[in-house]
Amino acid sequence: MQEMDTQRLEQARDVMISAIAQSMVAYGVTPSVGRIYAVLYFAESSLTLDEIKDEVAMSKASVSTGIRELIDTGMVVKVWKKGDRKDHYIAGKDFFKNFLSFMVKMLRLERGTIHKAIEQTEPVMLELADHAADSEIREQAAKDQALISGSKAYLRWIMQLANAMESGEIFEHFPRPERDEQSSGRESNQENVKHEEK
Amino acid sequence: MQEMDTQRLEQARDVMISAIAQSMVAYGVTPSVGRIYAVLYFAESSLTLDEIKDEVAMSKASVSTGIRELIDTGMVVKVWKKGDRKDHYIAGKDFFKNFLSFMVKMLRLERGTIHKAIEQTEPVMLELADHAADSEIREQAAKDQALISGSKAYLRWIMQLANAMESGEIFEHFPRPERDEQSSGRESNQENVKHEEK
DNA sequence: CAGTATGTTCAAAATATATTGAATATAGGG
DNA sequence: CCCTATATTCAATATATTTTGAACATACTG
Repeated sequence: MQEMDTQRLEQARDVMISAIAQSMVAYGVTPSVGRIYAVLYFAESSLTLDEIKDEVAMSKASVSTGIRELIDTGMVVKVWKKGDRKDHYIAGKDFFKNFLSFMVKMLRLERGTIHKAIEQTEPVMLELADHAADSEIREQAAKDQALISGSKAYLRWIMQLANAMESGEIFEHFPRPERDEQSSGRESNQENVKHEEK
Repeated sequence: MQEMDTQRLEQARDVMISAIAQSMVAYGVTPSVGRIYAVLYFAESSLTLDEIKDEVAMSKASVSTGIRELIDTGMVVKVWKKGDRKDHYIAGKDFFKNFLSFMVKMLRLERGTIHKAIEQTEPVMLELADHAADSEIREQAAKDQALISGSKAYLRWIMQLANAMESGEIFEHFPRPERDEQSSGRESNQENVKHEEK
């Protein structure tokens, strides 16, 4: 009856693989790339391009670019196996790290985009607010300037957050739960969901 | 020379509008929807569908669905102007709120997806780890179970974060900067960027 | 309650994105 | 150094998403 156990194991794994892949699309990767990561995540050991290709049933080209994307974001590393000409890959298993580095990158990008625009815009607004000939324009510029000023506070805040996420300070405020604190399994504990039903 | 001032004002506004729209794509909206929001953000007062349509140069259909999307996520509200048959819309101006509610939704969704998979998977893994006939399978199941267990800690953590974001507790740890603490403008202050050049 | 202004839906068209097979590059082993 | 196994690039294709015009629905207003 091992056959059946093997199948049950694989099926269970596939459920987790799909869920992880699906979650990852919120982090900006395509479902296919998510599946590549998830397959590596549950792999016994390092996998080669061809092995991954078989697992996810995609072309080698897609797996190659997908892997590169995962390496670029630090979620996968290439390892060198002596005696094998093929490259091997393993998934970084630390979800915390993946999450935090995604957030940091995203927040910094946002900050950069808006900050650059503010640098360009604010001097104009300030000048128009003071010196425009038409009072209507002075008023509008002052109003816009107030909005810009407000958004600067937001930018400072997300940078605070990004820095705390990068440095690990975030864990001082939100400690990593002990590995499997309560409930090593069965009963569907509510785990602080606090869903406000709409 | 007002003509020129008007133009300068509009151009500056457009720079900000583009930047905000661009930032918003990280939050899962299309650039067009982002522009709709950004136009409303800088509007003097409430705008009608047709006014927005003119500003963003899109079909009424697209603006209609775009607006609905923004209303659904709470970023825009519909207001009723007496004496006008058209609907009017205004943008919620609080970037903090927008950010936090996006994060909460995203984190809860991720949690839901993975949690559901774990509920389905973990009992199988635990059972196979203990009782599978083949020792190889027992070993693999135990390994998978360890991974699942680890991911549960991650889920608990992101729920902690989501709850703190929803309740506002997050601001106890990361206070909202005072409105325009330092530098009401000019000099490009570094604002805690801490970019690690790669 | 008819006529018109407004908003929404939906199928088709336009656009953008992801995937692939084939051609090309790279590097290891004999 | 050549031959072969492997990985990557890229133009073509397939797929998914967004946008739109036109038909439809809704609801004021006279």
